[in-house]
Amino acid sequence: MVNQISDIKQSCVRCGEKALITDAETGEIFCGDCGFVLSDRIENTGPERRSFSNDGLDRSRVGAGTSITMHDMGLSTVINTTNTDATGKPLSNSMKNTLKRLRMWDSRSQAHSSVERNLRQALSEMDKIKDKLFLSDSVMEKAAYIYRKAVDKKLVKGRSISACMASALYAACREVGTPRTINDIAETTNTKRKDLTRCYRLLVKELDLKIPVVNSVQNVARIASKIGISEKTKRLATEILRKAEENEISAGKDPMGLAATALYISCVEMGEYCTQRDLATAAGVTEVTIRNRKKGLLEVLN
DNA sequence: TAAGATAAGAGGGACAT
DNA sequence: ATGTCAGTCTTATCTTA
Repeated sequence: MVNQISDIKQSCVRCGEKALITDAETGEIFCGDCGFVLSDRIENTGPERRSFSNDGLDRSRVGAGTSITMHDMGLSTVINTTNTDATGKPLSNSMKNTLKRLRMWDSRSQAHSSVERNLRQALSEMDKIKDKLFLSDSVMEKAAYIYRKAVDKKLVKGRSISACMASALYAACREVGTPRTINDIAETTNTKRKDLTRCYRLLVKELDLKIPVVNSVQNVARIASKIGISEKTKRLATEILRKAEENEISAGKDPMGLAATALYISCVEMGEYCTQRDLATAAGVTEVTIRNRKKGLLEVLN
């Protein structure tokens, strides 16, 4: 899941090394040398499925590939709209009428049942979010799978499509280990956090999803890269979190808050200048939360 | 200006009724 | 099904260094 990029044109902004690494699972590019996260965006590294060459190896012959992220799995068929026969001669009037009706039924059968309409809308909405949140294909596939299961179980009926879609997305992120918070998703999908969490809980319960506990260590890298914190300080923060987990004070706490606090403590320890406010905004929590966590963390450390 | 303290309020889980 | 409780996080405001 972690791949070295060999032919990357970029080098690390911080240390200049060319040892960039992609994590396809979390959708991040980071420096293998100093750990600096260059971007949590990942380009589509899969094979280009279109080809403009004229040799016999034209890959476009295979089409776009099937995917559950498309409402018809990418296997749509369309009846040509030109009213000519195979030799190019115009059709008779009665044949034109027959084809017109066929086209109508063809398109109805594909996307006009309520379930398909719902899927079509949700999946196209999901695709827009993908770009905004820089999500990887594996997250999208998983999200689409979860959403389909939700539709099958009739969980979407009576709830807003975007809220269900957003929670499927969030669940997929959690399953895959891509660090995105509920707030990230709520903002980009224009859903209220409240609706999203409610829907998410429902999905987890009804679909029996096994969601791993969030690892605060992952969040350290994310926050640190946002405000530019040194690798040494990051390591110390990770160490602090490990101790916190040993002492079981991390249970039930907001992992983002914990990560931010660990970073804050390390910054103070290492003499690196960083205010609580900076960290709080980067982590999406409040300064008060950082202070509250700090009490607990400091107790463990001494 | 940054950090600490305090209070009020929201939302949800656990548990009892 | 409904209510209560402890615990968490947020927002807002005030004080301290």
